[in-house]
Amino acid sequence: MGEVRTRFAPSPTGYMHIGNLRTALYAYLIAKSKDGKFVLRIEDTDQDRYVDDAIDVIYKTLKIVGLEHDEGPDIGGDYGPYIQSERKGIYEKYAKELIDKGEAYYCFCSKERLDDLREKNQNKKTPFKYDGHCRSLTEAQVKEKLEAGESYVIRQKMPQTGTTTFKDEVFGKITVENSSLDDNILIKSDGMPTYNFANVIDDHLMDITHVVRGSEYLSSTPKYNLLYKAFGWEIPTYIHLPLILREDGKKLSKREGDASFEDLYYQGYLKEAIINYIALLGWSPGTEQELFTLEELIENFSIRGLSKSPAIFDIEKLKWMNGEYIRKLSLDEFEEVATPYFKEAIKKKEVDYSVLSRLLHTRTEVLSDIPEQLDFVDELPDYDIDLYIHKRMKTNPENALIYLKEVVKVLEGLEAWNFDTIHDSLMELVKKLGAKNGQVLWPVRVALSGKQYTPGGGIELAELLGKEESLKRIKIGIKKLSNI
RNA sequence: GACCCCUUAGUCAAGUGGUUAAGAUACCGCCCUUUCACGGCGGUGACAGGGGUUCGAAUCCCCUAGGGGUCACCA
Repeated sequence: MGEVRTRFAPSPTGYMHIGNLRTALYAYLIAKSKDGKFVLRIEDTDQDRYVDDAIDVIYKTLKIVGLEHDEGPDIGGDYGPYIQSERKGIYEKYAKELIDKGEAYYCFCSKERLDDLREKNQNKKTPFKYDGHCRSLTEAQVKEKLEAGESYVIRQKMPQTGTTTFKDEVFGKITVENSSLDDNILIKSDGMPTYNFANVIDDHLMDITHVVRGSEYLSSTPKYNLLYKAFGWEIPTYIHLPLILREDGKKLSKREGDASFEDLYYQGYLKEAIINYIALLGWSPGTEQELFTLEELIENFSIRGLSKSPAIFDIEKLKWMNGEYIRKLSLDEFEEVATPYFKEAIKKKEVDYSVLSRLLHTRTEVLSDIPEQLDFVDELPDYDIDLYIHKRMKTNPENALIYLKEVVKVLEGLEAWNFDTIHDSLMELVKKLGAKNGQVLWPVRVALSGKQYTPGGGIELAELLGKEESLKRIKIGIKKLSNI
């Protein structure tokens, strides 16, 4: 067998949902795992749905995640053009060839007649199927209508008996009755091909060896197979992917507000985590490894690991995986990706971002939950003194008051203000008072943050807030506790 | 509705006739510990149901149920 060639063929709708991205990923992996080529083709034959900039979204997304194509509209290649609207003439030629072979025919039925037909079918509760009205037009009749300038489409002529069988690498052999197949439109009245036609022509012309797409195309694949056969072309290897469903078991959709790659990315999910997670939705390496770089995915990918049943997109697991990727970052790398969120969270105060990074590194699953964790920094929130009660720490408002007063004395005397000096002085105090660590440090933490949970404890927060602010907050705590 | 496909814990999943039915996540507990998180250890939890075939079935066959996909001059 020659070189493996796969393609990702999105239609430019301005939105790359997770299912699309995963299809691109698998197509890429299948090609790359066999040293093949990955082609990008834009399927823009629906002029009504054309969206400006949509193609850029596709380029951008593929670039961000590192699925670089070997051929495509932006970089060219030997099989161009790679935009279907620029290939219009090609489809026409092949459609005519099919007509000559008796595998397709002109249809002059008006939209009105078709709508009428559809309505009748609906009343009878039978599925719509073209009635073959124009199938038996004689050559002379066709010629006459053509010359009269009547608008037409070209339809595929389906066999009316027998069955069609095709083999899919994931789903196995699938057989359908030919009589259930509709005479699909190949060329629309505006001269553009439908997807049904264009994908077959282009996949063949571009030497695509493995057709990778979502399983929603499984039921129309017999028609494509018939097309290949009509042309006498070699049938590609079909690889239909199980769908990705959302939590309620429905298909992911933009209209329902389901997350796209972009949404996730801008919410603070790392691209590596997104790719890694979706790679595992519908595919298993067969080992216990779960964390994969793109390189490792290429090395480990095999069609055999693809599953047939749809997978539900579980944001919780993505979160966990994102946390794993964040923890794998160095402190510097973490600071770099987290800085925009630090800026968002802290406006008034000057704080050391490297200290923030140290505190938040293991406490961040998704970057966007950073601000909430830091909401006490700019301003001490108002809090209830019940926060000073902690059973396990053996603290209560009474002893907290005593300890905080001691803490103030110690901290006021500190010259250098850093983690070590604060730590050592407070620990010394703990020892002197004969208290437990928590008895002193819990009240400090509460006084500094006014919160039940914080990234880091009393010492870390004191370091973060600085001497002046820390003492100010502890004194506020003392005041609160004195008022009871 | 018709046709096609799918069905192992809440979720992702391993499993290809003989396993105590992996692992991950989520959840719960314990340890570590100045809260939380991280880390470590442990636990609850699954072969949709019913018939076959077989010495033996999560694995093969049939039926039922549930879910999904498709039925456009959209892709």
